Amino acid sequence: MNSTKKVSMKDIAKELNISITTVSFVINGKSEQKGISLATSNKVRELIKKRGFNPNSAARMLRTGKSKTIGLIVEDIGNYFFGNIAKIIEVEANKNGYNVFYSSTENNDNTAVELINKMRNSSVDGYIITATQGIKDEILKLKKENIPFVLIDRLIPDVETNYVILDNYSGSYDLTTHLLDNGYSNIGFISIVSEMSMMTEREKGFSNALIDAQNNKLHSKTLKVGFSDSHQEMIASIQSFVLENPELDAIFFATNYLGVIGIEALQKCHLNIPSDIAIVSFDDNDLFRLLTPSITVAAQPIDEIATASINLLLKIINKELRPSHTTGEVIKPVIIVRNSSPKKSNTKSNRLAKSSHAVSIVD
Amino acid sequence: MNSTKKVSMKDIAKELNISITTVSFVINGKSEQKGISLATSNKVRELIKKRGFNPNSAARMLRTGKSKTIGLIVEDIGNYFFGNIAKIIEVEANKNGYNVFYSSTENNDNTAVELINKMRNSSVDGYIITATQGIKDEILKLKKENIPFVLIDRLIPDVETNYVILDNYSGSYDLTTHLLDNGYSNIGFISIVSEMSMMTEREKGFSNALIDAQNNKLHSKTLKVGFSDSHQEMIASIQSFVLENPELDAIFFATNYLGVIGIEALQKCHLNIPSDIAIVSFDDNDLFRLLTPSITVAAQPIDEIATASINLLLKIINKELRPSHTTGEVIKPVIIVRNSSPKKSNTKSNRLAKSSHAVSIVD
DNA sequence: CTGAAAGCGCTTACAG
DNA sequence: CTGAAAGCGCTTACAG
Repeated sequence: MNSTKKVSMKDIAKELNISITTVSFVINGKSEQKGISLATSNKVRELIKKRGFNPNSAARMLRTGKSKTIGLIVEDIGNYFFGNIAKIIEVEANKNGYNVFYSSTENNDNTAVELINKMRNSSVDGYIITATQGIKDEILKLKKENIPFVLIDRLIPDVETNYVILDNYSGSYDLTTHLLDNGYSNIGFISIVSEMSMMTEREKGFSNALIDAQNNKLHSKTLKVGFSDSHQEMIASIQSFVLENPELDAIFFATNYLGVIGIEALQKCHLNIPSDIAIVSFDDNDLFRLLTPSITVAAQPIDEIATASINLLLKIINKELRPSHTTGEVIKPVIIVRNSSPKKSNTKSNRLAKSSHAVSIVD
Repeated sequence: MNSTKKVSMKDIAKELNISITTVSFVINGKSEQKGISLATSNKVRELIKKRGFNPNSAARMLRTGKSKTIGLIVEDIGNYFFGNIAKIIEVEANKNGYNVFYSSTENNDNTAVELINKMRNSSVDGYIITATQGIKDEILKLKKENIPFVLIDRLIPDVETNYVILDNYSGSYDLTTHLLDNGYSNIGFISIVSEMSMMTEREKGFSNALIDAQNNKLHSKTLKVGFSDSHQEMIASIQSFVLENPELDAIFFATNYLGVIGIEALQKCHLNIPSDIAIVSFDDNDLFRLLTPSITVAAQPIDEIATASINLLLKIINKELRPSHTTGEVIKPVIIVRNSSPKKSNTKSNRLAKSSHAVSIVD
């Protein structure tokens, strides 16, 4: 029933009365190097276009052992950050002749391990991986077998690999300092329970900024919700945390989605941002600039992270790096000050006033 | 340097002193059917496990022409809607033993055609495609060659295919009716220049709702921005449109991203939503519920769309559907009424009042 | 019950 | 400047 039979190199060669070898050389850009005449090259190129010929990648893969495919393993492709990372990686990969297989781990160890193995025997040439907490062994295996990969967004403790990550510490430090500079002194830090480097670094950045301020009027309080808690559970935890700590005048949300959930929680508490409580969030979101008020964030330069990771991987695949060496890139986040964290007025906190049934002071 | 040489079927056969054929039969679960003795089968299975043998998928693909891979072509994987569509499709595909290649067209015809061809010669077994306007020929080609594919989100005019789309007409009709029911009578319709069915259907739904209302006090005005206009250009167009038509008391944004951009434009005009102007948007966004005010939308049931499309494709690939027949599924959108389009008060429009320098009436 | 052999569509060392 | 031929690792029709 298929009227259009797939055209192969053989067909091209036969129609032009030349050998398959010549066709192959032209296709692979070796016509110069192999001394194919320009006339022949052009004839081949024309016919290829005319017939819509495309080399069969299975055959090529079988022959060369290379698939020209890279595997991208992210936490959640539906998420703003990872979705855009994926898009840029794909464009960059395509430019270099690579396709991209992607998959989401949903931060589940088993899924992550399965994905790595499944991709392995579709022979990907390399991986870009957002690690989950428990895949250390799998990563070690890749390393031992010299399979090219780069870790993004987060590291595995005590494992030396190629990686591209954000400078979580300094982003968090700077965001906290911004809050302190604007006069906030009772800051709630809301994060998730996690041993991953990204989260521990953010926490460290936060506390060190407080310590370095050397001001004993400064106080903070921390809440950590479970990663697998439901949306609703997280909202509830945040609500009670905020309500039970009326002295808080600002909150630092340690991730983008905690920020989103947190805003929802504050709305439910009928707390006004920023007059009742200021907020900042780590990691920007498409709409944070449009919220009322717009949200101050430490933004990840998605472009930079994506480009750096695919380029690094490509270098490893092409053996432009000494395999014994490991290279890491640390990208600086950008603090975007918006309206959720203005300079604090010197009057008494509205929230404490409200909670003691006093009339709130407007200045 | 790779101590671990890849083991092949040949190695297994040689070590066991049997033929490759037998090994292949065992691997593919045909030992019964082909009458391989249980003893032999077991020996083979054991050795496979012991040697960690994995069939080379390139060879298998070359031989069988099947890749157990499906190609997913979306408009923009970084977008909330498509990112989540992709995620669900992937999970569903994996359940059925398929991998997913994905790519973004950025709504560019050339990119779309290239992607289809590139995937074609990585021998995907089928496609799920978000069409761009000018790929009719390519789609016709797929159809003629009996290559399994399903169109999602939008159709190609005059081409009969398998598809899963949203009921854009009724979503738009209902959303408009909601506006009319709440007393709005001068509605701006902001869309993009496009011949795609999804957009024309939305426009038709909008106008028909107005017509069906049979109220000659109803007016509307339409703005269409160019798809490839920059973010900034779109904002500017929307701003002048709104400013030049002060009689508008509500705006219908025909897509999610127009809604986002539109909100930004209205903020820049210092117009208050909904007191100055009400808005509704087609297609929900992660944060629309958190904006002030939250935005009324016609939401696409992402889960349903994704599941329906992958299941349909799988059926086609497995030839469970008569190839001569074409099946389409139309998913109903859900109107989510939020705060951007409340019942309109009967007083004169605030905007007209403002623009004539009168004192605005508060009730 | 099992095997020898063809062939999928490429790439590349070798020969001229 | 160009070609004939081997071989990548499988699957499967055919033969016994």
